[in-house]
Amino acid sequence: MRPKLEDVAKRANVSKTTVSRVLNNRGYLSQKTIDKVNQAIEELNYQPNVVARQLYNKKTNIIGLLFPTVANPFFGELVEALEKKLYEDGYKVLIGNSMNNTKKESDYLNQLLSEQVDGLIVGTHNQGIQEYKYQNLPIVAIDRVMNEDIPVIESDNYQGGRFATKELIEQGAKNIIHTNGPSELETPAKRRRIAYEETMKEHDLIPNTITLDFNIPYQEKKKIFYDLFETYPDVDGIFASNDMDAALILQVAKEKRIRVPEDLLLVGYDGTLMTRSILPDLTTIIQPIDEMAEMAIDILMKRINKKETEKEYILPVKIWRGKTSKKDSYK
Amino acid sequence: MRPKLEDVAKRANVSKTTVSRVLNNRGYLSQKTIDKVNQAIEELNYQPNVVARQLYNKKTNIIGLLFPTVANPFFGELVEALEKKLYEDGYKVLIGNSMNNTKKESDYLNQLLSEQVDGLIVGTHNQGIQEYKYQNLPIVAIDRVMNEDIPVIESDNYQGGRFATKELIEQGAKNIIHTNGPSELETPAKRRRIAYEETMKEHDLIPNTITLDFNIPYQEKKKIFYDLFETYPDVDGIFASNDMDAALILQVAKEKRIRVPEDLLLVGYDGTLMTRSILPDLTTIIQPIDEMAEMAIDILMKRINKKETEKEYILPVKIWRGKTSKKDSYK
DNA sequence: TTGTAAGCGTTATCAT
DNA sequence: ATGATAACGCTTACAA
Repeated sequence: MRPKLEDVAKRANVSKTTVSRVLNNRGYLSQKTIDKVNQAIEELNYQPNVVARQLYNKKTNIIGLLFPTVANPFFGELVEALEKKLYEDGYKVLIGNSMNNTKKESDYLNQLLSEQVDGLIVGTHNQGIQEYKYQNLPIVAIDRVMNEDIPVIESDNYQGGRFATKELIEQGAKNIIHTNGPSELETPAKRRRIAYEETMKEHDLIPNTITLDFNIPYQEKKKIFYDLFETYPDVDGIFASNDMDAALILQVAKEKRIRVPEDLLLVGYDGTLMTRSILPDLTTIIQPIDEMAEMAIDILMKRINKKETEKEYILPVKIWRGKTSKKDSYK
Repeated sequence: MRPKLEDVAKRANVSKTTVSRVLNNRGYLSQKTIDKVNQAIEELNYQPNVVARQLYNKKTNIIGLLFPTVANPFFGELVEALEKKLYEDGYKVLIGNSMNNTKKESDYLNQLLSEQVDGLIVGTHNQGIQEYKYQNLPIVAIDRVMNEDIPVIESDNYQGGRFATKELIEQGAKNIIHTNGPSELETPAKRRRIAYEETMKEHDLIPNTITLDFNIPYQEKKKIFYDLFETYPDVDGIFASNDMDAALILQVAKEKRIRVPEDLLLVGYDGTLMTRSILPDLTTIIQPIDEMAEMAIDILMKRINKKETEKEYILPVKIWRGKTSKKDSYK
């Protein structure tokens, strides 16, 4: 049996109150008592029961993170950054991955996470759960519009879309295709599409956005890109919605003997450390993951402390110029 | 204020006990009471307080996961798999990333995770924490020898090392270098090195293992690989300790105009879905991430239920043959 | 400076 | 079939 406060108290010949005081450095205590108690704690190898404290304090010091999957490097790096900063603030992290699974998402939101965490950071994609019964739980969203009351942290998707499209146009592409997520979804990432389409029109080019569902299996997606080159043989530029897709396109192009960047210019999106180090040649838009994490926590803390917050926080993106967007890179 | 059991009881004109019974489907209840209580629950939008339950039951239904970083795809995919299966078993997941930070690791182990979780799955690399005060907490380790009492789940590192080395030798490499982690560390991954060295000797080749610390920053590591090619200009094969390193070597080779696979054969390690889809040409050893996750949870549950377990569970690996190990792939 | 007792929100035992 | 009460392990008013 694990020792409890009472065991320590008995051993040190004091009351539970006194032990609690020593533990929490509260009130007046004689040095003698402090030593006595500490010794008993030592001897019994006592550790306070966190759950009992949580119950009394009505605070768990846990933040819930709800994201599609940490297996994707963007979310992996984001979660990593969030966990790191939260740890520094004295919080632990309870994590749920809800990819492919609407039931799981609502499960986490409504049942599991609520009332077990002091706050929630959400970045899931699924539809159909607009009306969370989130009660009084402080929530912030990352790159996801959930609700009027929930602040959104996002990178500048519009700017990112412009950067990407302009890069392709400036390097000489004309028949540029853009892949994007399902258009019904209420997500800031849709602004990339708007930026793309506006930029195309400004240059008298015809936008062509292709909608791809998340969660399409690898092989199926590969087939889609194969077909894409059949359907649009003239395509000479692609602005992919993320780096994984871009990598796949790169692969398909290779297999089809389409040369990049000579015949096809390519720009990805996300720019994680991971893809930048594995695929440094891929031009991509870098989302400021660390800053987004920091901001999300900042705003969440404000919410927890009942302070005022804005509805939306937009952080600047950067472009990473690799070789997939430079026609003259091998000249 | 959030409603509690008592509020529901009052509203339904019953006792707390009865409400609790309805909630947990226990004992005899008249349908009338059940309906009455459920209605009150509905009306108040009541949700049980998880922490109070945890205190009473002495069970949190949370499993702690302690890994270096989910930003690395291997751990990202592993954590993803663990979370998925644990969720199916009714557990949530508390996660700690301890990369670069021994203090954080021991913090998580000793303070945060103990008594707040029902069990722990550990896969951290740091040294110096052999003597965890893990009390009675059920623990299993993944790819890490922690202690006599703690079962280890691992993939067949020896076999993996043999696969990789043999592949390089069979394809004609003679001066093969192997990179590995710090040799002081007590980790099953060291068996890759042993397998490599034994296999080399069996073929009358001279093994050359280069030790690399984890946590070396990207640029520095790149420099190390640059220097490696200067120091060993004759190298014609590399067995890298992981795919990230392999990708970096690929990059350095490209910059130095060393052709892969013509001048240099390369085999990585880990074979995550991520790297296999981004870099399908890289030959690598696939660790069975899903099976490892499943086994780890299996064994952990046995520990939680005080059942007997073995000390070590070794799962088979596979080789993924890309183009970086095939001299004739472009013939 | 230290101790007593009530309370955090549940569940289970033992009555009735 | 339902209810009163103690218990889970801790913290803090309030008392001494």
